Amino acid sequence: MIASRAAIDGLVRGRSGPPSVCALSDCAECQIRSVSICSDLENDELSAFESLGQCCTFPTRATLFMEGANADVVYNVTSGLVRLFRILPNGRRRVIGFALPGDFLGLPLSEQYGFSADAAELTTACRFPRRLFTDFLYARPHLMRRLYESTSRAVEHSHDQVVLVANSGAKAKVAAFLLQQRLRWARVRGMSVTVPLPMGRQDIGDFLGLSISTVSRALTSLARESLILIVPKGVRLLDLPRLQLIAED
Amino acid sequence: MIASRAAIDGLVRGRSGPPSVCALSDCAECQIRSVSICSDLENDELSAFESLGQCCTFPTRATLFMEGANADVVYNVTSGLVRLFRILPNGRRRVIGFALPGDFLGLPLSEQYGFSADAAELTTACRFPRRLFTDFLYARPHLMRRLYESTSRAVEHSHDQVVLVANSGAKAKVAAFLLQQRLRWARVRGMSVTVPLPMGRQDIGDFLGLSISTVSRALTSLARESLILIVPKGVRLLDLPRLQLIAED
DNA sequence: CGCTAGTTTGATCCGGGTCAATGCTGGTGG
DNA sequence: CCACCAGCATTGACCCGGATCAAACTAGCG
Repeated sequence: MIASRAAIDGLVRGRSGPPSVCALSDCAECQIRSVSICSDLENDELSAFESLGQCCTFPTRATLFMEGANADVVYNVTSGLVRLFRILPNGRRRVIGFALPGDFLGLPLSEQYGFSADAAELTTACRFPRRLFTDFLYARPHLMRRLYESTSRAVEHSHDQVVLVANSGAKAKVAAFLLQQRLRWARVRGMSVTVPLPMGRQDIGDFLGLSISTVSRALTSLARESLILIVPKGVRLLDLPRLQLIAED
Repeated sequence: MIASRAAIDGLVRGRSGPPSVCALSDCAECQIRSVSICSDLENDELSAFESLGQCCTFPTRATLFMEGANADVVYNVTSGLVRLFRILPNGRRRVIGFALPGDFLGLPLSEQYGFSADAAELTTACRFPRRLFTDFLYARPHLMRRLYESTSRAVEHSHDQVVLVANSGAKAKVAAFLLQQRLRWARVRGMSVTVPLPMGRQDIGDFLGLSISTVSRALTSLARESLILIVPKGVRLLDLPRLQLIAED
């Protein structure tokens, strides 16, 4: 296999030391629990579950797992942002999606990871040995069902992204992306017109199938028309209806 | 909502009369059972399961279900080909994927369908009332697990398609599409260099995010280089390694 | 203050969309 | 049995959007 520029970059820069790990505690206090799979745990189950996992902190660019590697752990993101991506044979990177706090990471039944994941900013996540996690799950059908729901949502997200990526214009893609992100963050931070964009422009480009310059141009274009306001690490949506129209082009 | 040309076409032409329905029988003889979710049914379960469903035959362009409609049935495709698509607000059609024999259709936990589905050619499928189906499932964890696997596969297919659609060149997309289809049909008909393409060029275009003319050009281009041979309703792959190279561009 | 990583902007070029004409095939009826 | 037609596929001519390359700009940060 050819070690491409992008892949090497990823590896080298990803080597930000191991994540710091500590025992999982205070699930009961967890801010994100209400939107995550753990919300379906009974109180007595919660402590058993707690003992299975660890809390990990990942600095920016630290790798959670790599595509093709043995899938021995699964994650539940609690804060920050995780990039999901694949490195194509030609060395290009394709961002499959972004995992937000509350999102579950890793398909418990696959033996290998189907994509890579790394932290786009300082990120914390609960880590579980996959085997323990699935055993715990199988014994509790209501959890199985919850996980299934989460996977179903993943399918729908993928469909959304397919529609996004194949969308006609660059401005349409970017507008649709902003609106989509707004809805996704609403689950975590509540509905707001200020959309966090912790990832870089390059990530957005790789996600939308656009070059970095085109993403930038589209954003400034939207800003010039007063549809959005570009703020550090985010965007404020000033005119939702017109953005919607542009996104639906 | 604006009734676009494409949407009207779809609706009008979809009105090919109701599908013919008959009782489900002879699941034990079913050719496709080995690659479908039913393969995990015990013999005594099989007959109970059989009584839940009906066998439906859909002529070309007949609708299985429409996006947004109440999801009261799920399907298991047994022969033919089903197009999965969404109609965008601007009236364009986006093909999300194709369901082959053995594929399961409809997320049992969603109350509404997230996309539309119609027959790309004469198609048969087992139809189950969603409620009965899920009840049956919940009582049998091993089936739940099987369904989960099938959904996981759907996620991976979606990822593949995202990569496909965002791929650089038109020839690369088409080549990758052909190779992908080959692998998917292998589950049904066994490995072969002859890939069935029962869908029309327009469908392929809407799937890959290409115009119909570009699809045609890419195919003839590949054919001129003797990488493929275009046959009625399909393609014969003559040079897999070089196709792979082109696909990985 | 200068260094670096990230972002914005500009100039140029080419792939693929669009529109329109032509070709092919299978079905129907005289 | 052939003429005709409708639906789909192919091919051609033209043009525009976005990729690419390169340069200028900005923001952290030692």
